[in-house]
Amino acid sequence: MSDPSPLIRILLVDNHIVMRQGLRMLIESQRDMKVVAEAARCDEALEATAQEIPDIVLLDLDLGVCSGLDIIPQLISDHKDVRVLVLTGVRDRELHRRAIRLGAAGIVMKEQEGETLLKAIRKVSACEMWIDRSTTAFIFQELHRDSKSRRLDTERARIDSLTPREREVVALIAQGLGTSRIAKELFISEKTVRNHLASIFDKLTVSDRLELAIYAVRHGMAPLPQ
Amino acid sequence: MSDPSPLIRILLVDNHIVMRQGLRMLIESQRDMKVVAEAARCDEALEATAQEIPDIVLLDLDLGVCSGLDIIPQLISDHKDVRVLVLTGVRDRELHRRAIRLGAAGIVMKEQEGETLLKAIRKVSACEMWIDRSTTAFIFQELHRDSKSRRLDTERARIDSLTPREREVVALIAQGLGTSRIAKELFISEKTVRNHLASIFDKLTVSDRLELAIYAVRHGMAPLPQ
DNA sequence: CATAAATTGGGCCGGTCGGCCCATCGAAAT
DNA sequence: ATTTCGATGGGCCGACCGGCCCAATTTATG
Repeated sequence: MSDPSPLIRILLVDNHIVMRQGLRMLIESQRDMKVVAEAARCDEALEATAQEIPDIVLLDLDLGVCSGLDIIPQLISDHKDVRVLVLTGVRDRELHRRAIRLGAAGIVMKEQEGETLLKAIRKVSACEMWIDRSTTAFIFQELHRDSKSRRLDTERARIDSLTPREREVVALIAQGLGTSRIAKELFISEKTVRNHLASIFDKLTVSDRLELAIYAVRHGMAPLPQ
Repeated sequence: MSDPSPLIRILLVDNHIVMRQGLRMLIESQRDMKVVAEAARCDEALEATAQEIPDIVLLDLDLGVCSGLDIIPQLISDHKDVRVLVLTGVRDRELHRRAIRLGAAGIVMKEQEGETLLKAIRKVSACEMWIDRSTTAFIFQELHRDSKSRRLDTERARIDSLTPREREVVALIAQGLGTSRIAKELFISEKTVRNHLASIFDKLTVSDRLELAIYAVRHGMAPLPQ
């Protein structure tokens, strides 16, 4: 009377009926999965998710009217245990990256064979990710680029104009330390710390230490807090 | 007279001499790589990087005194083309995740065989990432979880104790606004803003607005500055 | 209805901050 | 040898900040 492994409950979201039928055939041929609902549009998808609370939402990104991307945040924030597996025909890596950043648990290309999709579903339902190796690399590169290469020249010049000592002060400010703590940390007087700060404010055109801390994080001069 | 594929220039950073010797042997046995410098400590690493501008910094995280983590941001921000490959004996995934977020291009465990390290070096020098599959999944999960489930109960309770109005103030502080700006934004007097702040300081056990801003970012109460 | 909590604001005070001068010292560049 | 620049600090001042009182009003909440 007990289920050794309860069914993986799946919601299909795709605006092509034929596609949904094909997916349903494929999935229901497996003994550990079940399609609990189908949706063609975004609103239907949200409604069906709220009603059925599936384990996995198999989401097509191109739903004609709206993009599946748009509902990912709502899906995962409204239903903490629902995991979104993106199924798409579009090869656009930028799109994939955005899906992942929004909270998708995996990406499968439609051109891949059914067996791959089934594997992905099992992986994702086991709380793992399913992402193609090359896509993975791409996504990580993006994450870094944001904080590195692409930077406005004027800001770059400002940052470069800081002296080594000033950089140290910035780092400590970005950790939330006050003047006296910084003074002790650097073995100098509080006055000198504040002189350095004044110079930094001037060079970076910020008006106080709070703005400075934010500037520092924004420009990668300090590690992101946690 | 021309190099079809110029050597991959590598800086070794590890506080164990024996380890460095072993690595040097391994690397110099390859015809496409060269060790251009060695460093045992953080300052040496920064200095050597500035002098040699290697293609790859092979960085041990546990350098005894300081952590290799700390210099990753500086390495990659000071030298845009230098890529950091982390070599570590520590299996701590949280550590790996932080290394990646700080800008490392890959992670290799010391227990893995030399051949793996060589592969990783070539990958990374070709501007790709080298990250173990399971670590990849873990990192992505972390990126998502940050804004969702896991949070320390005590901190959670503190944050929950904030009133809606107080949250608004926190959000504006996290954007670097000063008292007067916030007052205008919320259509209240400066005094009231400071009263709210006093209450917030008390509830979150921070001592000033700078600490508050950092706390807010760290706990996902405000969008990361960017 | 009574009570509590949230929001708003005032006053006061000591401490800190930021802006603006200045001086000294050493190292590096010219 | 002189100059420049970084790092170190001092003094001064007005403004702002944070801690500590208090109170009026509105809004739940029981």
